[in-house]
Amino acid sequence: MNARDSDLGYALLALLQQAPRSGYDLRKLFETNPIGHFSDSPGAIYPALGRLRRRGWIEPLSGGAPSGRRRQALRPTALGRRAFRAWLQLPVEHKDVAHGLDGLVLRFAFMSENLERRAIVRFLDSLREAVRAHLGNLERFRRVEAARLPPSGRLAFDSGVAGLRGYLRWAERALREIKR
Amino acid sequence: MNARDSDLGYALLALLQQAPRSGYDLRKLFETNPIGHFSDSPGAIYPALGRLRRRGWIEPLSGGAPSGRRRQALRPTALGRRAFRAWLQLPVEHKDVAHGLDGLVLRFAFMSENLERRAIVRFLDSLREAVRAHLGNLERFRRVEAARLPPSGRLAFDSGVAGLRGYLRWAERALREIKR
DNA sequence: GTACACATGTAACCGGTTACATGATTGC
DNA sequence: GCAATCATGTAACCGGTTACATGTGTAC
Repeated sequence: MNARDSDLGYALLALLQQAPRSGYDLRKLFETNPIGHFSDSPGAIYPALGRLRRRGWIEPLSGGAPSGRRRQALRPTALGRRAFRAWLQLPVEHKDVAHGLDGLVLRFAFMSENLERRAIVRFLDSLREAVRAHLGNLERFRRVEAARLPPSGRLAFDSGVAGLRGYLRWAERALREIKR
Repeated sequence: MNARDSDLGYALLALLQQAPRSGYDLRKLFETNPIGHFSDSPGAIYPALGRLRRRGWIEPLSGGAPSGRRRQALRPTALGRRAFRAWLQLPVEHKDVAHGLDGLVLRFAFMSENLERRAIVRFLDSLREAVRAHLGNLERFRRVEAARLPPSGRLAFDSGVAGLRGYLRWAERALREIKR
């Protein structure tokens, strides 16, 4: 078994850490909230919960095999809480930035409940540096290649650059807000 | 077989439409360019090219089965060019916006070479409307739920909102530039 | 003649999507 | 008793990831 679970797995783990919930509760959360990053389909959520259980990261709130299909609230185990904190503290890597910052923002979303301020500041600092470095790459590339791109290709490229600049501003704002 | 291929498939098709290239050429393109949206691994590219060939969307430039593993340049067929244009002209749907605009931006990137100006303007208009609608959802949600979110959760949510606002500004800029 | 870059592929695995199945509870 | 909804799951499929396999051309 892989040491690391999917983003969906960690998102579920995080939500179970906020309060015990059933698989159905989790589905409804994804269904009603407009962020839409994760699917609310049972075919995604129940297999993910199965993985977490097999890893020993979550357990049913009240033990004993349930008969039939009754609702069963789940909560993280001590092992699960450790695994979750370890995930939050993973270093920021270049590929996390290159393929879209969604995974990093997801991790950040749960930090204030689970990490001390210093660790969050460290995270945002290294995120900022990684974004700056990638922006440098993109701008170098643009100087060399922009002339070769068709108009809409260039505009599409610029939307990526603008998005990254937006994340930079956001990280700075988040830093100010966290430090308060 | 599905009527629609993956984003990777259409990206390859688009690049072959610009000029005949081999699978290796395509890999190198993905390897050197910093956008990093697609993998340069042979395990992604060659199966995707196989799909395109089985669909009859691409063909080897010079017919005749190649002996061994010699380089083989590919080009789109008439059917492939039609499929590509159809993909470019797919309507903008809400889910394309909710799950991240990457797919839409990819389509836009190839429009100026393949669509007339009116169609591009129509695309950007409907993209703008879809983003506005989704922003409305997010802002409604935020008014109701923001108080319940932990500080970093609220900040993460705001990064999504800021990103969408950025896309709105970008679409407006792109419209001005396309109309010129 | 051998090392290395060129070039194309395949196999095992993994997780999400879609669609379907099925049992339990509630309201009437 | 019966419909609707609550609640949990499974099976087939699909495409990307990782790692490996293998043949070809060139430089030395």
